[in-house]
Amino acid sequence: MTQAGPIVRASLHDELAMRLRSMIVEDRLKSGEHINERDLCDLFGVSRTPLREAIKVLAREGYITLTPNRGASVAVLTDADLNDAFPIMAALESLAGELAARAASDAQIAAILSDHARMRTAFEARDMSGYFRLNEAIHLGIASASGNPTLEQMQRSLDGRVRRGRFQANVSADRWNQAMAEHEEIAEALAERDAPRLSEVLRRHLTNKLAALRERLAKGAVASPCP
Amino acid sequence: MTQAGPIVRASLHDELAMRLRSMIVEDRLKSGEHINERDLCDLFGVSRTPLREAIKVLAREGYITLTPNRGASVAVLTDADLNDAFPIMAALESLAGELAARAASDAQIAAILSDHARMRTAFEARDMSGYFRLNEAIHLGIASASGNPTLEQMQRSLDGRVRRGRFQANVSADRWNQAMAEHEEIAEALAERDAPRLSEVLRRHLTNKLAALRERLAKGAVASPCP
DNA sequence: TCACTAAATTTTGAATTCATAATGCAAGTC
DNA sequence: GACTTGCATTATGAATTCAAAATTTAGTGA
Repeated sequence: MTQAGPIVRASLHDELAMRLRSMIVEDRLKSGEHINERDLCDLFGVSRTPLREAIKVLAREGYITLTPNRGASVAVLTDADLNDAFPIMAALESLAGELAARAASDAQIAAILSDHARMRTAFEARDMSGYFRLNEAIHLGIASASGNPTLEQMQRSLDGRVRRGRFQANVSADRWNQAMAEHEEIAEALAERDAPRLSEVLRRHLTNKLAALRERLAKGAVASPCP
Repeated sequence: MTQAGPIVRASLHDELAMRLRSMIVEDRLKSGEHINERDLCDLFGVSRTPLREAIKVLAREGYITLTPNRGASVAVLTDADLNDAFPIMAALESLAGELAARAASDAQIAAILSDHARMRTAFEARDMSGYFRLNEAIHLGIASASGNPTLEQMQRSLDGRVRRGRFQANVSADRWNQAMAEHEEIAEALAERDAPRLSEVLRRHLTNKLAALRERLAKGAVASPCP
């Protein structure tokens, strides 16, 4: 949870960027909302200089939109943005899976499989928030196990931009079942270090996730992720 | 060519970021070189505030490394960075090709094919700098024709980070021939809007490019791209 | 001559100040 | 009553100032 208070860190702009990022992802700063610099400065107890540096960084990351002489506002995530992001995420995760199947340490694989087992338990208990948490851990774990920090960072960055207001996502039972089945395949392929299969199933998983999300968006739901 | 002088633009930090990016890519700011803020301010005739904002952005993009209380330096491109970047670029370009084959307008395809024809002429004339310029235009054209601005932006960003000191790259005649042959395939697949094939050949093209670059780096060459 | 210490200088990090563009409001006009 | 027009207020963009950290330099002694 993001909390306002005095900041202790090497560089203020870095800490501020992190906090603003969290506030946007957690929807504490609403989509489209105008960002008043002075207010945020008061909130964090810093001057405008490091805050503005952080804002520039977040603008570059796509979280914030800058309008000359009118300042900053939280970037609005359009359907087009989502449609653009998902094929990229599918490509990146597919690549991460291929690399991870070859490069991951046994310990990394064990950790991911352990998360997978716990996620299955959460699934069986219909514990959606637990499921989401472990789901994210698995995907990030694969990214990390790819041994490619640039890839991991890009994946994280895209993921952060897309996942806003994730908390109470409603998902169809069908899609949830399908997602869990896909994750079983993912775990299998990873356990066997089957690179082509892991790559393929991750791409399919992400593609199906997008399809499910598209369907929900068409029904007028707020943007929030699917399993 | 980058030139220091009075700046005309909406926001200084944006213009400064662009100029610094160019200076790094063109190797006017050398890899690893420490960045003295005051010197650059004098060069551009601006104060440190917008310059520092630009530096933060470029740090986020990977062009610059920040060290707390020691300021900024041009990021050093390691072999590991290159090895990390290329599979990602291959995945992204492959995706861009797949999307472009379906989404590109006829005019966009015609423009790319025209660049391709001119590139073949440059190849036959052994005009390497002309070849490079058109090669880049083709790859960026495909990215743009994908109709996915996020993808295009990510591709550009990675590309910019990797391509430093590109000017006089020495390439083996064999590799150059191979690259040109691959580009013929690319042009064919694009002309036929054959998405799977374009996707495949672009991935192969990028992979071969990395292999050629690896070989040259192993021989102790400075980092510079291959066709 | 070299190693070490301490002052002076430089440089970075952040706050403050200043200038300018945008917004809101009220008076005036049609 | 709705629409301008000009002024006051507010917010942003950028320069300047101040403080702290790092680097350099000068000096001291072995």
